[in-house]
Formats: sequence, structure tokens, C-alpha cells
Amino acid sequence: MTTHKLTKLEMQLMETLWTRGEASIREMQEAFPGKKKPGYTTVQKTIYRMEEKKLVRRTRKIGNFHVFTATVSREAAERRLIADLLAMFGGKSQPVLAHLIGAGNLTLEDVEYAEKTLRETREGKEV
Amino acid sequence: MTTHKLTKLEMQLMETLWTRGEASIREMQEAFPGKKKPGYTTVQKTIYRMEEKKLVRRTRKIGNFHVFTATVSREAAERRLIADLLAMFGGKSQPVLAHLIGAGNLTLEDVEYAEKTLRETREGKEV
DNA sequence: TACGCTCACTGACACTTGTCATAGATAAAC
DNA sequence: GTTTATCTATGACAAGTGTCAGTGAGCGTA
Repeated sequence: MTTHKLTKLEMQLMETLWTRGEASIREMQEAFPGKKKPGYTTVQKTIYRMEEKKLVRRTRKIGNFHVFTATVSREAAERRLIADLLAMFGGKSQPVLAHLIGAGNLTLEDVEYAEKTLRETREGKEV
Repeated sequence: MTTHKLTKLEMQLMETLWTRGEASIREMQEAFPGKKKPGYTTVQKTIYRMEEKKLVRRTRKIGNFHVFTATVSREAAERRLIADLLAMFGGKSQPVLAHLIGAGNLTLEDVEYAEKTLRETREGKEV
């Protein structure tokens, strides 16, 4: 159940795989967000290592190159990141929430929605 | 303004410094949470490195040993962790919030409080 | 004062990660 | 079929981190 903890670079590569379903090394490198794309071989090496860690898998070969797919879900990877962050906060979510609000990019609507969800879950449990 | 990103071990050592104000190597090692305390020299080495990174400072010497203090605030360190996590989520807080709720250790009260805070902030801005 | 315990400091090691460089294979174009 | 461009695959390196081991210094007590 417990997946590896992904680094930022790994997450960015996975992003392409998660949204497209599959991609080649070159595609992942060119789809890289932001200005600073890593070199081709950097992406390649990283993907190879992710392959050893069973995070991705090469599914087929088109002409000269391989096509990769993610073998862990975005949900699982993200969950792992959150779990690790929470561990840093002694397991308490509240301070994390406070920081998210402090960061400023959490709207009132987001929180209202979260509250509604929580309330429904609680009611569901109480029944 | 941008502090170093602290590791889990570093955060746990800082925890002692933040709550007590100051501590010796031995104190930090013994105050370590959980079952698996790192060895004395491990803590020592880590603190020395944190000293080089200007995260802690030795303030005084009692008898044989040194007493350390944090030179970065808990707020700043935590903010940095959140910022880095958010970067992994493409800068979007909402999915993080969703995971926090999914993790289950975020109470309805926490969210209600957060909502109130947000609402007040918004009203403050609109006035 | 001499012994023993604790601490300081340094060096070393294994792993992980991001980064290149290079050599060999292969497909595509002429 | 030979050339050219693109991949593959492997090796190397510098940082950063967690972990120990060993050596030397200082304090306290008998």
C-alpha cells in the first residue's frame, strides 16, 4: 500500500503520465512545466530509476523509443506526500490548514465545500 | 526570507528547541519522539550541520557541553514545508485540503474555525 | 591526583537525487 | 546502402542526509 515518496522532479514527470496516460521520455521532457526543463538524459535517468522503484512501466515500443505508463495512481502518490508532511507536523492537520489559509490561495468556497463534505461524512457515521 | 527546507529529523530536533527555548545535544536526543531514537552522534552530527546552515546557534556552554537555540522560527520552517508541498501540487491548495480531510484527522471544528477566519479576512479586505 | 564518564570533534560510509557525458543501437532520409 | 539524427543504456559526479566509529579533552568523585 505504501508507495515511495516522490520527489518534485518525479511528480512533474508523473504529471504527464497521469494526464496523458502514457508518454515517451522525450514527451515528458518537453511537457515539463516552467522555464527550466531538465536535460533529456536527466529525465531518462530519472525515469529509469522510477522504473526500478516500480513507479512506472514501459508498455510498448514505437519505432525507436519506449512508451511509459504510471503504475501508481495520483491519489496514492499524493496521499503519501500528505502523510509525510503530516508526520512533520506531529500528525496534526490543523496547523497545516492554518498555513494553507495563510498562503492565501485557498478560497472560502474551497473551505465551505470541505466543511460540507466533512459534515456529511460525520452524519453518515452517526446514522 | 527563504529558509532551508528541513528534513523530518531536523524538524524533530527543532521541535525541542522551539518548545524549550534551548537544549543540549543530549536533551534533544532524549526528548526524541517515538521509539526509535537516533544515536547521540547522529543527533550531534545533524545539529552541527544545522549550525552550518544557520538553523541553530550555540548560545552558551554549561560545564562540559554546549546549549543550542533555534535561529529560525517554527512559522518560517513550517511555511517553507507547505510552500514546497504546494509546489508539488502545482500550486493548488484545494487538492491538499481534500487529502487532509481524507486523512481523517481534521475535525469539523477545525474547518469551521478556518472558515470563520477566512470570512473575516475577506470582510476586512472588502471594507 | 587519578579514574571514569560524558562530551566535542572529525572522518568515513552507504544511499538518494539531480545532472552530464559517452558509447552503442536503430530508424529514417537520401 | 550509407549517412544522420534520435534513442538506449551505462558510467560518473557532486550534494545532501542518516548513521557510526574513534580519538581526544574536560569535569566530577573517590
